[in-house]
Amino acid sequence: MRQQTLTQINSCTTSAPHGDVSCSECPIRYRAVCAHCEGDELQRLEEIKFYRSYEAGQPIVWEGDRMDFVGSVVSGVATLTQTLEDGRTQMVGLLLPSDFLGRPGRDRAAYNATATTRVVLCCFRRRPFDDLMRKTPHIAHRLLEMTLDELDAAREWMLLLGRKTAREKIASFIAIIARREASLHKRQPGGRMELELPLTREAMADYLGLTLETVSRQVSALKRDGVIQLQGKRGVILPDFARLVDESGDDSDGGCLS
Amino acid sequence: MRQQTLTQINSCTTSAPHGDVSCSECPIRYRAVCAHCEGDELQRLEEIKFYRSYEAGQPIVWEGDRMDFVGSVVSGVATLTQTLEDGRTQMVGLLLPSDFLGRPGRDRAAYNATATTRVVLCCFRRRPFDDLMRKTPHIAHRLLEMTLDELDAAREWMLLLGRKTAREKIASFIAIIARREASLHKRQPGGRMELELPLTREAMADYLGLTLETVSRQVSALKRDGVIQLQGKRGVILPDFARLVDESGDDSDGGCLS
DNA sequence: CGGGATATTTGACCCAAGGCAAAGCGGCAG
DNA sequence: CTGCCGCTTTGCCTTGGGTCAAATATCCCG
Repeated sequence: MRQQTLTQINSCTTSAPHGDVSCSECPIRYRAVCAHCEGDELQRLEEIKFYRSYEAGQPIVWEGDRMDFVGSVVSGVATLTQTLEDGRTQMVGLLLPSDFLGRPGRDRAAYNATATTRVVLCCFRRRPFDDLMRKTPHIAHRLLEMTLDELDAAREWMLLLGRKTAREKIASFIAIIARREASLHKRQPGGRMELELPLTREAMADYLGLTLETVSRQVSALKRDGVIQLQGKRGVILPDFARLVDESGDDSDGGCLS
Repeated sequence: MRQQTLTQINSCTTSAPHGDVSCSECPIRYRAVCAHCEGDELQRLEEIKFYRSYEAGQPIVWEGDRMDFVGSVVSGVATLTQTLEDGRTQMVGLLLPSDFLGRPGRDRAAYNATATTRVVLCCFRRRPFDDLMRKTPHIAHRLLEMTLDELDAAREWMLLLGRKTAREKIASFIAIIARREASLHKRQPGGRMELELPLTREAMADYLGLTLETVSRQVSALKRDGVIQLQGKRGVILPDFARLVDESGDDSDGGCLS
């Protein structure tokens, strides 16, 4: 590897332009912000892209930090959190592969972003990306779609935070993860399923507006009642997905990811 | 008024194209989805716009209804709410003048929208608007900006719902209303202020994820402690805005509206 | 395989917010 | 002026979830 292709910055690994993976091979090619781009447009993006990776548990940016790039999660899971000055923490975003990090036109991070598993980001320097976006309606259009979807998800999340019981919150969270698992394998959720929780109990608590003790108690309660089975700390088996959805408080299916 | 210029539909009043107000006179001209449009673009929007108005308390659309238009709030206040099938209700959007209602490309309402005061909407039929948006980057761009702002607001709201105490929620809500009042008059919030709450206690409860009794109790507590004074049911006097912000749990200023 | 750090579970107790019920308080129609 | 209706306040009691503390699991690494 040449001298400049790899640099340690802020305990993350950065690869140079034209590094690693061609866009045409990219696992998030048709779901990320680049989804609608073809030919020339894609070429332009490819020219300015670079990869960064972060180890599990590492911060990506802190609220208020200057942020000179935006990017897409290629693999892994990252979280966005906000805190009150006395330390109370609320997760406000869960970034999965293809999700977008950073806001075009804003040069400071509004939230803490943390890698909860090993994360690979496909990054673009902010200025070139902003310019490109202004000239490329396909990018702006895809970003609008994605932002509207995120807003819908945020509103579903607000209903959970404001009105669901602890048990319903846990059931809803597991159902969300199960739906994603299914959509990743291009299947409908249902029947028996197995999955891995991508978050610690504490992170789940921050997601759900609970304490980690309450999360643990309600997970145990769902296990005791036969709604879920556990395999180690993170593994969950659902004997019957529909049973879990019944516990989530949502009507029918709780809004599919379309 | 000619025969077709006024129709009663679903207990709302609809005016024909070219009705009422010219865009150049419009109070939300530079804040709404049309903000970046000039000349030709504005002309196109003007050609397809029409106004609808709703009385206080009236529904605008119900979740799941077909929605053949999108539009901007010209005056008044509307809310978006979601409900669990047992009736628990959470507000997920508070639409103020210049805010946008409806999602381009989606023909069914995802939420209940209700007018909480008399509301005037500047509407566009969905299809022509979608077409126009595809051809007019200025509209798509403005809508992206607005959606990103809404997402930020939703995330602030999630922090409130998940982690703030009832007292902090009430203080935060009043602070939000106070900041808006100030920004409407192009002033900085601070010192002594007077304002009107645009919501009933029940709607405040739905906004904050509380019961109406708890809202009432905490409003009374803030009054007892001298943080606020009341004038009738809706009127509030803040002897010192900073004192209210102290009670809201936010650090410094809780994110200004930029 | 053993040791130690970290994550998780569980128990005992408490309190903030919810539920229920009964008064107040306006505002408006007659 | 009066009576009614809808909104709001307040009291009393209950309870879901938080807090504090201790006991397990689990995992990683040598």
